[in-house]
Amino acid sequence: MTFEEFKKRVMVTVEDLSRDFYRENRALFKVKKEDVAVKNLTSIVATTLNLSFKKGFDAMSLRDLSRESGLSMGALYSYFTSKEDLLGMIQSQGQVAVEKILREHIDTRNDPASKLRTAIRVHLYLSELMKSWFYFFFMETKNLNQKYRRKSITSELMTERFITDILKEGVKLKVFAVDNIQLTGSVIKAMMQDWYLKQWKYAQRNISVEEYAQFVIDVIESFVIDMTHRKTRLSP
Amino acid sequence: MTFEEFKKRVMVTVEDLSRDFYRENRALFKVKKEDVAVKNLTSIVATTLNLSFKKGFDAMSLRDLSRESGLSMGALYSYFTSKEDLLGMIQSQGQVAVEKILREHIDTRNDPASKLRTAIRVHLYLSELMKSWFYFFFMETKNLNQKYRRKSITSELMTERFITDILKEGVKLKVFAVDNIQLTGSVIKAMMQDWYLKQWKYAQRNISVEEYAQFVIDVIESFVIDMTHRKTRLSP
DNA sequence: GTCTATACACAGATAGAC
DNA sequence: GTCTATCTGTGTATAGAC
Repeated sequence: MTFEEFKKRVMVTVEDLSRDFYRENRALFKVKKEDVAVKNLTSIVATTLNLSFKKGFDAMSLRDLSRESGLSMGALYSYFTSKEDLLGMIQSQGQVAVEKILREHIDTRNDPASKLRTAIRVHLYLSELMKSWFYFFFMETKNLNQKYRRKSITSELMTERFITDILKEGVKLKVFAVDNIQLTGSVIKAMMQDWYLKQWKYAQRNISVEEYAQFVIDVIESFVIDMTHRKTRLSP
Repeated sequence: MTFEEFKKRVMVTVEDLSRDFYRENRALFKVKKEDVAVKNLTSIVATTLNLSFKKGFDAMSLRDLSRESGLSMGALYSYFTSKEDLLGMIQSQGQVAVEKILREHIDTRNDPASKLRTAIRVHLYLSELMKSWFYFFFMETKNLNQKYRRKSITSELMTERFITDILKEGVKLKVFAVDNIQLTGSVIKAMMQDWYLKQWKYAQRNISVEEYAQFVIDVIESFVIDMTHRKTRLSP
């Protein structure tokens, strides 16, 4: 699957996510007209992601947000109850979407090697589509209150789990030879994360997400594919 | 080389670095008595690294810093001229030290494969010794003024360079088979970075830095070692 | 060299008119 | 639902006594 195909299939603009979030949390919002609420919420979230990327969430004042989102200070507070609440909302909104999309794209039909390739590819494609969200999750949700920090850690481990489950299956079927599944999962995660943490580097070098995905897959396959077994199966 | 050996050899406490920095930048400081200055500077830097790790540099107020470092607000300003200046000083102080130590540990005598192993190991050991500094560089120097941001990017690329130079040599000598040296360098960097960005994870899982280093080396060697060539050399 | 006290700006948050 | 005006706390930074 190419990135363009993936992009057409999933469609995750900030507006899409905001609409979903609004519908599932109507009770939380003072503003009751859906079209108004979604429009403003979209602007708030998009602007926050944007400013947080440029200077960090802490350094973004609500006056900055007011100016750039086009809403007054007073109006902002119709959509959240505190600045920290805004952060929590974005993290929640984003991670729900990410988890949903990842689950939808789990490869269930194929062999472990294909599954692993798909998993790496989908994770990377999604992180490309939702760059600003992923960056936000990583940079801003560390220093939060316990509840939100938990969520963030859970999410990190869940992603790792997607990968290690495939590795386990592959080892069982003897197509992978991996001693330390957990560490293997960790470094795969690390490589995938680099894609959005070092956006500037890859952009500057004109490396596409497809190219990067293929490269990560090559590195990992050279490490996990059970060559011994291959030879064994081919020789007799 | 084990981590313990490395640790004994390099000795980089905050005090060591602060003393070096003070001696090389005497002119910048109002406080002229070395022992007083170094003592206080050490406390300021250590506390800043500490609080930045816990809640972020932005979220750390100078009142926090004053309380925890044991110096009054007024006294703090004998050691820097603004909060941003403090950040810049720590970044500068740290990166000078890192670069110096890395250069001292470049392996010049051996073959590329050994050099690569040494490079990975030394980088990881150093990042373990200077965890809070490395974390600080990554998290806090993104949103700075151009001058400091430049420095930070230069440093990232320099580290990558250490690695890719070795890879290049290995390819030339036909001990490595690597198509894309730059990307290989990137993912090695990514794996090394994960060690200090996800400290909580590795600590929780009781993984030592030696174990982690060996693992990264294994992953990379399985990818870069030229098996074809090995066979060719062994067969005739 | 270090302290306490204070200046001043700006942050987050809210009240109340429209 | 949204705006402007305003409250109150806290932030960085400095002045001046010791």
